[in-house]
Amino acid sequence: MSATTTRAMRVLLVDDDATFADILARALRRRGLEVVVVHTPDAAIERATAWAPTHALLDLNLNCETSGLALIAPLLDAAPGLRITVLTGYASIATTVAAIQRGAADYLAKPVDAPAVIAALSGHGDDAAEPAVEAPGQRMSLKRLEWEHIQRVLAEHDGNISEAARSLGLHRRTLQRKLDKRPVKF
Amino acid sequence: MSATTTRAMRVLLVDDDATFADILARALRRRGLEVVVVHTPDAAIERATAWAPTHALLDLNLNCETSGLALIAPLLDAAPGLRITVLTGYASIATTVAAIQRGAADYLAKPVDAPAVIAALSGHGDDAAEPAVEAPGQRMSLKRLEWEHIQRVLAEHDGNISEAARSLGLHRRTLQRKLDKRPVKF
DNA sequence: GTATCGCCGCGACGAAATGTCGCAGCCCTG
DNA sequence: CAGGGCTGCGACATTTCGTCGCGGCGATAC
Repeated sequence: MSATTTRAMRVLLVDDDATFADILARALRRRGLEVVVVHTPDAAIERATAWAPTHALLDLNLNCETSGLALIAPLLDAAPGLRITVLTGYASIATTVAAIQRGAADYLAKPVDAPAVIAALSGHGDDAAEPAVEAPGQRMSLKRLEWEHIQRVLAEHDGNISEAARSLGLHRRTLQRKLDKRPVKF
Repeated sequence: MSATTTRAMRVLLVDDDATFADILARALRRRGLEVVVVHTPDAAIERATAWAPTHALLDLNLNCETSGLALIAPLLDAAPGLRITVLTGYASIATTVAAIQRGAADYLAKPVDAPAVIAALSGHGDDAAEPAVEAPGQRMSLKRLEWEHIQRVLAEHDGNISEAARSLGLHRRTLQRKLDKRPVKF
C-alpha cells in the first residue's frame, strides 16, 4: 500500500479514451490514490484479478463491442467486493438503471472533476445525502426527453441501431445522426 | 403467489397526482392487473402492510415533505419482496442512482405508456429478454412522446403557451406550430 | 381615456434537422 | 463465395425550427 494516508484506495480505471484516463489518473494519484489504467475489457479483467483493486472507475461507452455494462459482472467476479463506479459521457436514465442493477455502486456523468469522482468512489453522498428532489424551474427539455427515450429503446434492442430506428419509426440515418450528435447537457 | 386469480400482479400505485394515477390505474386494470391507488406516504405504508402487494409504482415527487425516495425503505419493510418501480416526471441521474441503491427495482421517467410500465413492473430489465417488438407504429413515440410531454407542461402552466415554451426551452413560435399541427389521435 | 405590458396568431426567411438514396466495409451463415 | 443484415457516411431535396416582426386583445396602471 502507499505510504500516504490510511489505506489508499486501489483504483482500476477502465477507459478507452487515453487522454481522459490519463488526466483523471494523474488527478487521482495526486490525491493519494493508487491508480491503474487499462483501456480494454480484457485488460480490465486481467488487472482486476491480478491486482485486486478496491474500486473501479468504468467508462460505459468503450467503443468496442463489449459495452461497459457487460463488464460489470465479470469485474465483480474477478474481484469480489469491488466497488464499481460507472462513468459515462452519454448518461441516460436507462443505462443508469442497467448499471446499478448489474451491481455498479454509483454512476457519474462526464464531465466530472476529481473531487466528485473521489466522493463517488468512497461512497460519499451515496446513501448519505438525499439528492433532495430537484426542483428544476424547467422541465426536461424536449431534447433531453428524446435522448432518454432513444437510449431506452436502443437498450431494448441491444444497441442495434437499425432495429431501434425501425422501432422508433424514424430513418436509420436520422437515428445515427441523433446519436453521435449529443453531448446533451442537463 | 396468489393462486386465486391468474397470478395477477397486485400493484400499489403511489402518486399524489390523482388524475395521472387514475388514468394509469385504469390502463393497468384493463390489462388484468390488480391495482390499488393511494395518494399519501402514510396510506402507502398502510396498504403495503395490509394488502401485501407484489409490486409498487412510486411517484418520486409526492409534493409532501417525504420524498418518494424516503418511502422506498419503509415500503420494503412493510412488504418484503415488494418490487418497487419508481416513476417520476423529474428524472435525473442522481435520483435514479439513489432510488435503485435504496432498493427500487426500476426507474421510469414520465411520460410513459402502460406497456412500458408493465414491462418495468414485470422486470424486463432483470433477466427477461424482450425480442417481441411491438406492433408497427407502436414506437412512433418520438413524436407521440413529445406531444405528451408538451401537453403535460402546457397544462402545468394553465395553458399559457408563452410560459410553457419558456419552460420547455423552445421558441414560442415553435410551440405554436407543434400545437396546431397535431390532429392528436390518442 | 390611453399608455403599457404580456399573451396570442401568423407571415416570412435563413438555418438546421430529417427523409431518402446510394456506396462500401464487416461479419455471419449457408 | 454469395447473400443478407448492420454500420458509417456523403449528397441532396424537404421539412421543421429559430427569429424577427406585425397587428390584435385583454388587463392594469396612469
